[in-house]
Amino acid sequence: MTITAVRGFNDILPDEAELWRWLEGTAARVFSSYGYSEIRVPVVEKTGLFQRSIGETTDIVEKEMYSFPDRAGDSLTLRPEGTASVARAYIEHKLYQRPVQKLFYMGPMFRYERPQKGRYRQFYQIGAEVLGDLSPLSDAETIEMLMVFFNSVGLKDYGLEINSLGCPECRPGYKKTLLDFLAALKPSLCANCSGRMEKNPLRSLDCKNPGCMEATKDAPLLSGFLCAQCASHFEKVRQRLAALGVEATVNPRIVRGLDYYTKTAFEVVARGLGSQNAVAAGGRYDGLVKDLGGPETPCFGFAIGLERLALCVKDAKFKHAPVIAFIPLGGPATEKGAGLLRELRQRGLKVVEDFSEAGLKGRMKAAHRAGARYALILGDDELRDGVITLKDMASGEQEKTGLADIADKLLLRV
RNA sequence: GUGGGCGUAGCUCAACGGUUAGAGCACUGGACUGUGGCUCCAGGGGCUGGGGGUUCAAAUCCCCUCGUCCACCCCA
Repeated sequence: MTITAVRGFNDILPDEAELWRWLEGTAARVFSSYGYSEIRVPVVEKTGLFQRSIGETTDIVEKEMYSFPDRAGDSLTLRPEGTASVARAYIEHKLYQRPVQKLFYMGPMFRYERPQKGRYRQFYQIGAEVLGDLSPLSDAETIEMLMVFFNSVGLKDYGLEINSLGCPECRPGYKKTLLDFLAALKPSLCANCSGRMEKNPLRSLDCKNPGCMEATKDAPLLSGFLCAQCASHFEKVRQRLAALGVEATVNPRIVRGLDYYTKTAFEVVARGLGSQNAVAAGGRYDGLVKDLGGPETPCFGFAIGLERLALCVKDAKFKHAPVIAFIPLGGPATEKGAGLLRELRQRGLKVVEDFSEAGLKGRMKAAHRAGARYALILGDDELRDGVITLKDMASGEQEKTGLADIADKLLLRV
């Protein structure tokens, strides 16, 4: 039996990898324009980091982490998300002594879940975090940046939903009220919800079990319990988003699966993804850095699911770089053409030469099969006249150009 | 982790339990040695995901397993 890849771990083949690279490059460019810098953090962390940040009783920590003892006996974990590592690095390198940090990262994350379309055990995220800014304008700007990114990669058919999860001031009171409300209905809740009622009653609000949906229809919502500060923060985020032209729907039932979120929480849901339809999500996490041993630091961030985004934007705005087939005929042309070939490549053009001894017909055929958009023919006639023939493979039109001008000419076209 | 659908050539799919498992596309070569695509001809490719069972006979029926997809769950 031949060896295959591990379940839930996929190869990204060249065609798709090129799209991914473009998505990542576009994200880096857009985020940079908002003042973000890249941070690269390790793929493995001490298990305790995730237990403390994501929350001991979350599904991720309870049953989805790839944890293992290393040779010294320490428990390590393949990161299931990026925020914890960024926060850890922020504290470890005392980045809080610098001005507000706006950081982005991209890379693989690992969760032991049942694979499904848009959900894999190794999956890729592009994330951004603002550390040290408490302003609601920061929330709005970060969300707007995400929308700008989505627009620039041509994402269509998606919706932005936001909510406020409150803070340690107001959430406990709400939690108690909700708990009392749910306790009376416990028999009609699904096993899952009644089981985690004590630990995390909020989760019942976005349970899709029909019984739970019916039971929680008239449940009290957090929005009515927000403290003055949270309410005003949420209001300002919404106003700013509106001013920035970002359409957001308030969904009072959004609940995040990670414990560290406070105040603003949001999700971007795309159509055409089936049930794994969140293409990005994030929110504010004002308590995390302190919980991890750093100074009190208000933060906001989000993560984008790269495979899901790639599924949605397939063939949207991305164009493969055109391939130019360089076809020198005969020894002298091959030798004389080498310098030109290098120059074209140095100027960023994607140029290939096949090294067969075939005649022009065969070489043209090879160029076509290689998907070339242009063919550059350098034969005896061209050599004699000091020109080169440029052929557009799609239209069939061709022209002769001086050797010195060909690079500029091609660059204008691609 | 639970329930269900589907696994046949590189891809998309055919084949009533019954000859040697086929087609289109793709690939390789030729018709065609200064011009590719179209057309025509030829060719390579398959332990029918893997293992076991039922049967005179299994791609087809049954069981197990692996993979994938859908829903639950979870989430990016």
